[in-house]
Amino acid sequence: MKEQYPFNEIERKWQNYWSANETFKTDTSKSDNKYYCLTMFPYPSGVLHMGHVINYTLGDVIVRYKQLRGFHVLSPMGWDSFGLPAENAAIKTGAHPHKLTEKNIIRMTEQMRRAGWGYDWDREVATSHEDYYRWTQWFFLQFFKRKLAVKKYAPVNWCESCHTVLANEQVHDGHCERCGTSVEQKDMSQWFFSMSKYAQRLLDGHKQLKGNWPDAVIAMQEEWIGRSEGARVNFHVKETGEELPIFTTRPDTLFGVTFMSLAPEHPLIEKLVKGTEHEERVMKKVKHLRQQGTSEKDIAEREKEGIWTGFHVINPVNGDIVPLWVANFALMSYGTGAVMAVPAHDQRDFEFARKYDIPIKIVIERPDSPLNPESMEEAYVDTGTMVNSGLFNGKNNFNAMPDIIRWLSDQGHGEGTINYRLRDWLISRQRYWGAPIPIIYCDSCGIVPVPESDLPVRLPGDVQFKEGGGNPLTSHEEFINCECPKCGKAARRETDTMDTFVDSSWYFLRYCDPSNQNKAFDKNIISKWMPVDQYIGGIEHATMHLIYARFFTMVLKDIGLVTFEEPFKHLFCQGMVCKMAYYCETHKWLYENQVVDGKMEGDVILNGKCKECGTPVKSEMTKISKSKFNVVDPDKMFERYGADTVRLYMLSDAPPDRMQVWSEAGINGAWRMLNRLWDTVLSGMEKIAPAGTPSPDELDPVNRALRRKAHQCVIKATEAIEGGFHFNTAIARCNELLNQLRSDGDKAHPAILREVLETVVRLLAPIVPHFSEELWIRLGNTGSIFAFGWPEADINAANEEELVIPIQVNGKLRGRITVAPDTSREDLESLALSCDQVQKFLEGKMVRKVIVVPGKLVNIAVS
RNA sequence: GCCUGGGUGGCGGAAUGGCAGACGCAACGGACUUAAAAUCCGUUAUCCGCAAGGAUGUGAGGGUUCGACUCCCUCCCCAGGCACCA
Repeated sequence: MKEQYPFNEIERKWQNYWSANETFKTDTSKSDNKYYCLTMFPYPSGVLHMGHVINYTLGDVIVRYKQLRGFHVLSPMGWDSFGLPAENAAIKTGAHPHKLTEKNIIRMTEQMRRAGWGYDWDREVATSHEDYYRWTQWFFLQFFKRKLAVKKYAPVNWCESCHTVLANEQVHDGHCERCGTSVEQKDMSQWFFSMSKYAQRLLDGHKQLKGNWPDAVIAMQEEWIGRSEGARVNFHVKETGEELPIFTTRPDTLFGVTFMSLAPEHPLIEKLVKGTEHEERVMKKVKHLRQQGTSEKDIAEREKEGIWTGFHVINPVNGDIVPLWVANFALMSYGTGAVMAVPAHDQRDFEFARKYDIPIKIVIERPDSPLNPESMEEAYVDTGTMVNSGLFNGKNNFNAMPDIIRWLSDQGHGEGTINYRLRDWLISRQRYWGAPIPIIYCDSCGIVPVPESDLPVRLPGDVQFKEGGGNPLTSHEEFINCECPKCGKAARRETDTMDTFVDSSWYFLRYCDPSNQNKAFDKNIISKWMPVDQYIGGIEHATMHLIYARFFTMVLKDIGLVTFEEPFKHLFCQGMVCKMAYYCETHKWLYENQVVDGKMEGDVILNGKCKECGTPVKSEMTKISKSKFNVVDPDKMFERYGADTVRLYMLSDAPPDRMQVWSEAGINGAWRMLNRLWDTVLSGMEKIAPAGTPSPDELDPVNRALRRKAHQCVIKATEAIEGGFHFNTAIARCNELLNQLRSDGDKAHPAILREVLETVVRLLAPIVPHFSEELWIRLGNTGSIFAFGWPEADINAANEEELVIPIQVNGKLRGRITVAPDTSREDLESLALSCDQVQKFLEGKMVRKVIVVPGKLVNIAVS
């Protein structure tokens, strides 16, 4: 029996070595050739999942690769340790969130060590620690000072039974994730960061991110920011004279307005109808419209619905008097909450007009066949000639747009404007386990910021968590009661804490200067080490964390705390880890242990059918999740195969930005590769030349070919890594080299044997570091393999001695010729034409053209 | 509906204008073994053929080119994101 390589012993040994030698400790006072590699820090849930494994493996491989390339690498790790799960667990078990969090951090640190990921642990930060959140609070005060942190009324998702607001992610189909209660919209006074002011800058910043960030992330952010150009036009209520501005992207259709729609939440509605004959009728309907669900499903299936307010508006461009409606498709959160309606040229308005029998007026004429308001079945939204539009008649609507906007503003009816969908960032949370917002409310002085010298505002430890889930700070008298910093009178402290995305909007800065007691960070260190050279994380953060962190950094730049405004130079998003899951109609998702990998056979599945009920079992390749019973426990994998095998498998099958498919058979392949290499080195040891022996100049063809392959392998593997972290093809090149060595092994020259094996081991070192360190030593070298740098290819050794040139006739492969690499164009042509295999395809044909691509191929065009 | 990816053997994928299917998995055959596992060697896109060889083949259809998985146009399907955004 072949011996398996002793991964347990080896991995422990080298982890201790790296730790003892401070391999990943970074001196930030030196910044020449710096490389800051950052992976998104985790929430300390207590266990690593496969998503962490792919994320941090990728980061670690890049860190080690860059170290080998001679960079001075910063590789920190920390904890996004405030958040709901710990608080929810506290409510259930009574344990304090702090204790629970610290326990989880210890457990996960141990798991990370076991995976072989190298971090500078001296830089560890945890957002729930006082020495971190005091600076989160300090930043809040800086925002407040510049009116970028403001308190205002806003509708929020409120769960009555939990007595708290919920983040959007916690609302599923309009119901509270935890208790199932229907979530209501409630106006509450909340703290916001004025992010919408930065909408254009966030968009502009994309210019320097293009090509360095995944296109998908930039596209998602652009969509999220949602810039649209148009005009703001002032309508007036005919009966009251009140001004009613609207936003439109189609000022060219202004002359076709036949009604106006208000969002059901629009404050004007109540104001207008109050005390009139319309009040009861309108408000009843409005109440109904306001209660309509906001889930995606509700919106998609909802029919257009509304009611006439009893009032009219005057169209400023032509004096038309049109009815003012309330419509369920108008949104209070976008534009002004009021929409001009042009049924002839907008599909939503068209459907609404048809339903309520509102007139349709054509103002853009279709080029080929004229439109008929009575018979048209959908709105005409394309380009055409303007009609019924006063002085713009006869013009092309799209071309006339700038003129129309100019005219509107000359006439005082409105102006050109840009609207963004991006909203201000609601940072208030009615939760305990977060950074307290450093604000005091005084009856005489109003809203007063906590003086910077009083920071941090500490979370009290002695809190009682309520069954209902409410914020225990609201009943903690000692916390709430304080003195007003301005007048000294009794005052009350803000009990809301900050959204945890605030904590994670600056952690990458703190890593550069983690133990600074006087400042959040030293500007000099930051200006040398930031921006992050490579950021790695999941794409699910595209419109949350990655926008927040960019916004935060822009504000810090405006304040003068940093010198750049884009924090992450390059972004890489790894694919999610998927695994086959099995499903039967009656028994739902089937537990994975009952399934033999890939075969749908086992305790509950037989011949593709459920053993219990005989129903055919369906399978689905899907994201690893507990609910589908297809989870993989990283700890078990480390135990069975060792960290290196898991690391190798994660990178060997697909490029890391694609979905990763987990299969037991696949990891076995990685395991075999390492064992094969281990065996090749150990069994060849008595033959291998001593360390440091150079390869001789005079070699037989087999050894020249081996050496050539080794040097080509270095070139190709390096290209694969540099060109987008394609470790899968780099690994494939190593396999090819290893395969060639194993088939020619007995003929290998002792020095070539060493050169080839060392090449493979060195190329694999970032991916399987423990394994490579060990083999490097066993090969007779001294010191860490990472001290020897990345292998360099010898171009002369890599060059082919002869080339096999394919010969095509009319683009079809018909033969091959073997030639010297420097064979001339003319020689290639005549060799190709006289080649035996090709001759029969040329018989009776006329050669029209011969295309010669030196070093590549010859194509003969005949007819 | 819009935006972003993607569609290549039984499977993961490779090749971004020049030999399609590298590398790996699975499968099959063989060696070793009392046997199994492990390991090692070999075969493996499809079709025709004993073979030599030939034909077909990268979601579908068209185009550009000496030559297209690759570039252009039209369409279909899958994944993710956004979505009554005026």
